[in-house]
Amino acid sequence: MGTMEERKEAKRVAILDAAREEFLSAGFEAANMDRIASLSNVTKQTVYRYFPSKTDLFEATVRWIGQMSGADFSRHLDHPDTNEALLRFAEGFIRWHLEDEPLNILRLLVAESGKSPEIVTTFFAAAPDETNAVLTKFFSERLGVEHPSESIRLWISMLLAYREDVLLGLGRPGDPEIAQLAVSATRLVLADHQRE
Amino acid sequence: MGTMEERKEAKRVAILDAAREEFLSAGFEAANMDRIASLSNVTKQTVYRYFPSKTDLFEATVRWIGQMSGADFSRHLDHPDTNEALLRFAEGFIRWHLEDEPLNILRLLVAESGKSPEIVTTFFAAAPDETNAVLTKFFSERLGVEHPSESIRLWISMLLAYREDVLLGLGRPGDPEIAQLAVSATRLVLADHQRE
DNA sequence: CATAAATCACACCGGAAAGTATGATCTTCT
DNA sequence: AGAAGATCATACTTTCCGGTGTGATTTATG
Repeated sequence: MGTMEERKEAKRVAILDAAREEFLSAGFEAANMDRIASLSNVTKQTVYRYFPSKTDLFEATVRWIGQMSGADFSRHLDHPDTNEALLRFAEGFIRWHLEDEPLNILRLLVAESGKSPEIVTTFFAAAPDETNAVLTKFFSERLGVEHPSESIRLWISMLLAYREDVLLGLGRPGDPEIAQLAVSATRLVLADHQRE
Repeated sequence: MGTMEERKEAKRVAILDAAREEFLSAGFEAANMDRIASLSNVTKQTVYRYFPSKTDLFEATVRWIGQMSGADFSRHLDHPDTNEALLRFAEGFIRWHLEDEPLNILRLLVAESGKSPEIVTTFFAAAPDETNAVLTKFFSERLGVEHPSESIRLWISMLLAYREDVLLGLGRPGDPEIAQLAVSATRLVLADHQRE
């Protein structure tokens, strides 16, 4: 059955998982402690033994989500052909950012950042962002860009062109649109760099 | 003092304005009907005489916000010099989208689109978007782009590069960053068009 | 087995806020 | 002036939900 400490940790994780589910789908206000309890197969009492208040649970959950939400499309950059590497990264990046999980996280952060700005920093402090470092390295070493941060920023912005539409439920791009966007955005950035 | 119909309309507007204030700053869930009533100098009873429920009031308010939220930086496109026209439009566009009002509207729409997707369409149905038409015209007539929608999409995406940071409270760009962004984004799009 | 801690099941408290009821007061139209 | 309707002031009802209390039951450990 496992030792006591293991069981306690498992219960803690169960609660955090249920809370993640609830908070992501309902937002902080509308999230329901009774539902979180029943989702995690635990009594409300027990929830409150682990987390003293809804706010505390929320804060811990955001940190938890931050730790879980790793995605590495960085591996695509290992491709020997530079252009192909960028293209594959671009497509992976676009697709991942249009999935439900990251969209719901963004929705939650946007909704709550107004009243409690610190949760955003809480989240990003827990979320390991090596993507930026990898990108910077690629742009400066394999492309020879001196100050790559601007190019990267513009590129990334273009790659997220469809995200707001999806976030607002106005429609999803299909595979062709995604591929096309990856190509166009990458072309613009590369052309700009090779210009002078 | 005005006729009856005028007074009723004025009261309706007062309520909608108060509701706009409240919903934009608190979100739907946390918005308080008593506060809306007192903000509009009207009794809760009267609020309910005009709008049968909180949900109804919310829906009407979103439509109302949609009608009010016009911004025309399109005039910048009248400048005789093509490049200058694009640059001025770009800066105006960036600045406007970083103001509180549009950011709060976006926050509200993002937060509620999850549970009630129809409010997004409600909003955009009421919001007159001539900007896109003007841009399309400019890109095809003065720049000679055949299928301008893709160029426009990429350009706009780049111009909104800082918006998410501001929306999440992670920091605002200063004047130099904004000017720089306008220049870079415009340069990339123009270069891509003149390429072939 | 015995003890102590954790958990359960379930009822309960208190506050906040949506929505309603009532009777008084004001405004408009005839 | 007087009737009709709108608005006010205020109190009330109801429901939901965060958080707590109690006593029974399980589980780890000496």
